[in-house]
Amino acid sequence: MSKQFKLSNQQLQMVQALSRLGEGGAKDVQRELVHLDLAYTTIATVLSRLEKKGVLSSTVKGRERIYSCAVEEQALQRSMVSSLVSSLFDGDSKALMAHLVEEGEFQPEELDELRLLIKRKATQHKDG
Amino acid sequence: MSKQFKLSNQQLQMVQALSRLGEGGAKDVQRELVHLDLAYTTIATVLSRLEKKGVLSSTVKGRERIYSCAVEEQALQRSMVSSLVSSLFDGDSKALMAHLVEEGEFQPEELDELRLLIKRKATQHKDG
DNA sequence: TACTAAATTCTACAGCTGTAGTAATTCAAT
DNA sequence: ATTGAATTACTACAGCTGTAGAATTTAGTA
Repeated sequence: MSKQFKLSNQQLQMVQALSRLGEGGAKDVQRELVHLDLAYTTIATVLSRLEKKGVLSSTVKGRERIYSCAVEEQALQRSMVSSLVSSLFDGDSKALMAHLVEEGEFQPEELDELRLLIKRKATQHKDG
Repeated sequence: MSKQFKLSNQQLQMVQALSRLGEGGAKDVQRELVHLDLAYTTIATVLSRLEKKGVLSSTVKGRERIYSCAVEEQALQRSMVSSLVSSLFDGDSKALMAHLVEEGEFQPEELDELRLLIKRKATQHKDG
């Protein structure tokens, strides 16, 4: 299986910020995450740690180090969701789905949307 | 909102072990989690930390400290799932559902089950 | 070329986690 | 009452995280 990522909330925010930006330096990330009110150096530290982890990659451009995601957000989501499923629901994705249906506080229309989504997926299965 | 729990995998395993057991001492938990091959004292340490966090509670019975869950597994799941949803899917549970449908590798029959589940939930909505 | 402003890297520290050894307590049996 | 076995509590330590100040590098400019 591919690498398992376990990122804290904070770290995830940065990765996602970069994902939105495409790429950027610590300054850019800081601007993107003003609401977190973190010191520039805090951002820089976290970014460099994330690079060490292999989640980000970087190149130096002029005096600035430009980071970008080394893994797709999809992969990150897969990895983190699957890790939650395995630890919290004993590996049973269906149990998580059930949990969400029960606890997700969905509106009836949303439930309909979901049903449609699944139906479409099922059809896709049949087709190939 | 109620307390947010963030438990590591290991910690979660212990809580779940206790949840299965109903209650028990470190020895019992160790027996329940033999596959982890942890020292007795490791278990004891983690249990006491979990108690400090409020996830477990304990009473002394004879020479043994008996732990039990202070929060229901449901609540734990709610808390951890919602934390994942908020950090990884920007608070959108539906996005997680969609992700699962796409990536959950469900069999067609399972998809049908899920559809039924949702349908039932929707009905429930209308009724009450 | 020397200075300055920007950005990075280094260093730091406290709190949490994983892990467990050692010391202290205590129940039970002699 | 003393000892032994079981169990807990104390202590420890390394690695990760959140956070950021201090030192250093560097590009641009006067």
